Amino acid sequence: MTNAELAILSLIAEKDRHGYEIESLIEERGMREWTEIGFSSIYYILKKLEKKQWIKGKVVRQAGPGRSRVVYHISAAGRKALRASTLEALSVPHSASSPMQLGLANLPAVSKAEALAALRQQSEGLAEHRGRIQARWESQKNLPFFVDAMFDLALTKITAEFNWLDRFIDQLEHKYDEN
Amino acid sequence: MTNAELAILSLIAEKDRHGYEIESLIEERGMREWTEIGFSSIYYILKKLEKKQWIKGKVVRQAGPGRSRVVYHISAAGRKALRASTLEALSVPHSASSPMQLGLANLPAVSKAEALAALRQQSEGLAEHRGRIQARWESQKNLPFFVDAMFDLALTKITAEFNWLDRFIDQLEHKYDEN
DNA sequence: AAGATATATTCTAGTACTAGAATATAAAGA
DNA sequence: TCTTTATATTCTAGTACTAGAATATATCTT
Repeated sequence: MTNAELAILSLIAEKDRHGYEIESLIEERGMREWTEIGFSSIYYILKKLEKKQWIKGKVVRQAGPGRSRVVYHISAAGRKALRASTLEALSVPHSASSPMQLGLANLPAVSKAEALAALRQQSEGLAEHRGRIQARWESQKNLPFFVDAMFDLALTKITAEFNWLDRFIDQLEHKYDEN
Repeated sequence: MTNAELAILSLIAEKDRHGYEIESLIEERGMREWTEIGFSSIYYILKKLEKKQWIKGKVVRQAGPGRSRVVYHISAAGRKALRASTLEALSVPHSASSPMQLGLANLPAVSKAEALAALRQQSEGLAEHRGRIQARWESQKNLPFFVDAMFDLALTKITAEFNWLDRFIDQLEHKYDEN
């Protein structure tokens, strides 16, 4: 199962949901901070999950304007897949390197001044991202411990990267032997 | 430009190269530690780069057995794209979350014992990965400072994750209120 | 009754790979 | 000469999205 599939399946495991609801939920919970599921992908993924028989859709009419919804319910097989996929996600390391590392590998392609400007932008962006995560964490109270853990891990990682970067920028500034 | 394209373009920027050579180089330099370019993708990406006119292929015969090679040379436009893409990689933050974070979000789907076993596996895998990177770093001498930086950043990030994880495993062990 | 609005889903035409098998070609060995 | 080996590239048939436009349908407004 891919990350996107797992993310959506887990939302349906909480309770029955339809596509549009999932989109709003992803937005509302700020899940785009961790995943990158586009709006247009949600229905595509729902169809994939249904084809695998992990969820089952049912057309439902409700009060108010608008067309009918397709509400999805997780199956027993779906729960089993969710368990298996969660264990895999927890156990298999997958530290992908960031594009920044690739940029570092190509540092000679740009001038020192350009590199410094770019890295300072990176640093600011990182700080902003950290701020957004922090704010979202603080705006919610009494979260289950594993949700706290997620936030804490995210902040730990981003802080490590931020601190490293600021040290590197400093070093680079004091180098006089580059182009 | 995608990461895979940038990685391959940068190898051709160093010097003219052909597909098979790029594959061996990626293997030899342990680049699979940072990127995930499959063998079958290299020729595909070379074709894409050539279509964009960033590189130009030339059929070359050489002494010894085997068929002719297509040796690629970077163009002026290619160098320009490499510069631009490097600056982007350096300046745009892109801290994607690991699958482990998604697993954490779904912790209730598995039992405490299962979660602990999975997380211990993650921890071991992380340690191994760190060991591989460390070994590769130490096996090379007098690297340019920016390559040292890459290694250092990689180790910093993986160490932060590893330390966080060990703390979390400890905490989880002492919880008695879960299933 | 006709059009506007809100809600929700589908369609079209892509991009970016990717596994694995097949193929091509030159030289060396039997 | 015929097969094997080494070297290098191409082909087939996928998977996994994704942007953005189009469409569908129920209710509300005028």
